[in-house]
Amino acid sequence: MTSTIFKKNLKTIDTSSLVDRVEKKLVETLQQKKLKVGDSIPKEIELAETLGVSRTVIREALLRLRMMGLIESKKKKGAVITSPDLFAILGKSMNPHILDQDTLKQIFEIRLALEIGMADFLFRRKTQENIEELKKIVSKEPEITDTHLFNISHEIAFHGKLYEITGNETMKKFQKMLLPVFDYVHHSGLLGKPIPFRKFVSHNELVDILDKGTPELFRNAMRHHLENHFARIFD
Amino acid sequence: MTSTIFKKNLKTIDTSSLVDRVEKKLVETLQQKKLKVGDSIPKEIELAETLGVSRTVIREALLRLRMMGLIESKKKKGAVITSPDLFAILGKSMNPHILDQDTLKQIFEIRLALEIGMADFLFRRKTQENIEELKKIVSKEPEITDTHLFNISHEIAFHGKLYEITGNETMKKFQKMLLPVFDYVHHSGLLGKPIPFRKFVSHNELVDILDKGTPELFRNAMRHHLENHFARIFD
DNA sequence: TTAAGTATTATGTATGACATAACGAATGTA
DNA sequence: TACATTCGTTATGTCATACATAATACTTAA
Repeated sequence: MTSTIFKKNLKTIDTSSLVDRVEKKLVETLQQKKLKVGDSIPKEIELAETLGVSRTVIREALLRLRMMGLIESKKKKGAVITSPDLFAILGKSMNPHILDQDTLKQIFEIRLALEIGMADFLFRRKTQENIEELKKIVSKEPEITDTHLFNISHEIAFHGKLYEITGNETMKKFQKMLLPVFDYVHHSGLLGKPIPFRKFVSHNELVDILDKGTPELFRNAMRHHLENHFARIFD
Repeated sequence: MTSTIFKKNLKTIDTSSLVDRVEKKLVETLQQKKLKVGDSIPKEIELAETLGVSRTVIREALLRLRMMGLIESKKKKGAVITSPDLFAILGKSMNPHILDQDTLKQIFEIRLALEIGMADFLFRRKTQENIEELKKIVSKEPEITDTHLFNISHEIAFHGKLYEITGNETMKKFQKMLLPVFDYVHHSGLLGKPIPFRKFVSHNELVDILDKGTPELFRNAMRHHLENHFARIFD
């Protein structure tokens, strides 16, 4: 009984490093002061003096904020607040070569889920202009005579445009970040089965449905359009 | 003409900092040597000597790797390779208070898209055991008499379980990370309209469909289940 | 008035020192 | 012998100081 309480007390000791604490303090302070983008923060030396730690520690903490996209440091000018670009940060770690295979596969799957699930946003935010652009992209679609190399850049153009139409910048950035991973997984031998080339729902049909159909129809159509990928995932 | 070439050449000058280069070098080396998780990397001083830079630079570079989740440093033991946890990094930046409103809304939307799009994975990987657990969660569902406080923890339990069933760890982590943002957006005045409380498709019905239905049916059901949220987004 | 050059300043890099925690070897005790 | 304690070694964590570099502000010369 006493032992349990004791252990609980032990757990409360601060095992975090100095840099950890400084980082936390800085973030808290920044959001407390409601600093706007572009505002500059004190110089490293001043921070060091204020917080009573060495410049080294301050620098490491600032480096973390910088990696989080919270600030940007310029020589002479000091550091300024920036709006954190979530996926720019994530992008740095999104290197296919340093991720393990499971994670890579799972990222592959996430993209599929997103493109099926985005239907409502597409329908809500589409414009006639968007539709026209999509049609233009489709019209440039290369022949699929060369079965062993389905045109990746065309795929990107089409699906990228869809993300754009959602009007969701974050989603668009997410897609941009997923691209290299997707490409890697698609072409590496990571997914056991070979790439099938049956044509299910075409880009053309997708645009038609987006133009005149409903979100329900579009989701199902997209699901079938992506059948090649699903088939590879589900052995 | 010459001017263009000149500019292009100018662009190629290496504006990256020393730390940038060291970081890149380290990552490349790590993936070249095909190091497994748990393998340890040379000591800071050795790295410094090998690369001909100061320990300061090495430390900053290592700090970045650590933030990417590529390595973990222990005193005495040195640094060891770890499998990068993508969303642990992102999680640190996923603080509702430091993200701008547009981004927050967009993250809210991404969650909706994901849950609708995940249907196929649910159906492919569900087990009878999963279904039972879902039913158990639903059975504990609180009454909705209190219209002004729909039970958030129950929501999390149910939807979290769904993510779990997808068998996609990355997606699950993603959800976990989105939770605070979702909660924040939901309760803050960020979305103009008030929270509606019409009951559309219930959790109970969702489980039923997952048990006996099809992915198509589930997607539509989920779409209706989330109608309250969609209604708030689409003014 | 404009352009070139100079001074200033805050971050970037280097170096050396000490603190601290983890591990293992050596020592002491039952 | 087996176990617990002590202590030294080692690699990261923190500190302090100095200098390099690049961007800005200021000054000077044409």
